[in-house]
Amino acid sequence: MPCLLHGMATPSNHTQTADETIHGRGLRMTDQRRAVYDVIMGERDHPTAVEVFTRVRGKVPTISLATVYNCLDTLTGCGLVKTVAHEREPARYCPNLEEHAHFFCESCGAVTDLPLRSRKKPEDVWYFPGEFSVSHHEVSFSGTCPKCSAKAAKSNKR
Amino acid sequence: MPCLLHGMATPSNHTQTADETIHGRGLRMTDQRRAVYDVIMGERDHPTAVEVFTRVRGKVPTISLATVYNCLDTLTGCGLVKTVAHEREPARYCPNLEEHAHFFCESCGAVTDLPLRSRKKPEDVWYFPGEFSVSHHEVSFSGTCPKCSAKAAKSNKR
DNA sequence: GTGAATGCAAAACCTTTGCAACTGG
DNA sequence: CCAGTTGCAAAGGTTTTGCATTCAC
Repeated sequence: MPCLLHGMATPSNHTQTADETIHGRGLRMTDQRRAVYDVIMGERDHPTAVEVFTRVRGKVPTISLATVYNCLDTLTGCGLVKTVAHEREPARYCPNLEEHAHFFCESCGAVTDLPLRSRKKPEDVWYFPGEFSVSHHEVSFSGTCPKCSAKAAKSNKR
Repeated sequence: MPCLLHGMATPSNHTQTADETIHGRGLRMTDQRRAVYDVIMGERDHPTAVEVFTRVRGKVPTISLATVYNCLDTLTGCGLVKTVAHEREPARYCPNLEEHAHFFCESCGAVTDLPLRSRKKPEDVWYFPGEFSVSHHEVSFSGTCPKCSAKAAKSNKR
């Protein structure tokens, strides 16, 4: 079964399979690449390379960590997956190709996607002193997620 | 000459010297800490730890890289300096304590501070699905800076 | 068949740590 | 004086690289 793309890298490929995207770049679809892609599309919890490695080993026990890094590079290069950097932590990988920010819970470590509110643009919030041409932006928040906030409120009551 | 604080960590300390801030935490002001702080306050070009190390060696030739990391930790812990993380690059250090975002030029590597426009809030741009309590946020843009845009425009004309 | 991709090991890189020697208040 | 800080060297964790082998097309 081919892997369908969720989200959109570009308007034209929203029904393209990952196989087609890879082939479109003159690259090959290997078991390892498919397995890495499936893991990231599966839990969608922003795993690190090592976490992807651990999960992928279930399906492809011979895969090496170097190959996982290779596959992640290829998939991000093709626009199938996005890299998420936060502080000095290891890189995480995200299958959500829509415009979004990330929330990092300082208590449980969970990473949550925050979609863009309609008609809002990050560029409007900041003052650009000159002719900057913006190609990317990355926005991250940290604090306490709803689950951990609720937990804290409960234990404070007692 | 004591180092005056620029920007504000908290409203109350805007005329406090770095010495006073350090002493206020029960810590000592050493030659190394002062030199590291002066380097960061000097060029304000968001140097990495290794760049700070190289510059500081001019004043304190015996300083070690581990001590530079130590000093940077202490200074950020005291709120005198902020850490700037971008992708998988080494951490950079910033003496601007005002609320701001960063622009990373993909052509020349320069890092520019982008101040907040008045009456705008980053939290308004994103949709938070639940009761998130935000303690920090970090916003970074990348693309081409004015200097490099101008250079590119000039060479395109010919 | 052939160039691309894998797997392994080793290296590179940034950062932290352990500990004896030193020093600021 | 003496806890806090330094300097050195060694280790830690993440990511990359080189190269022989394997595999997708």
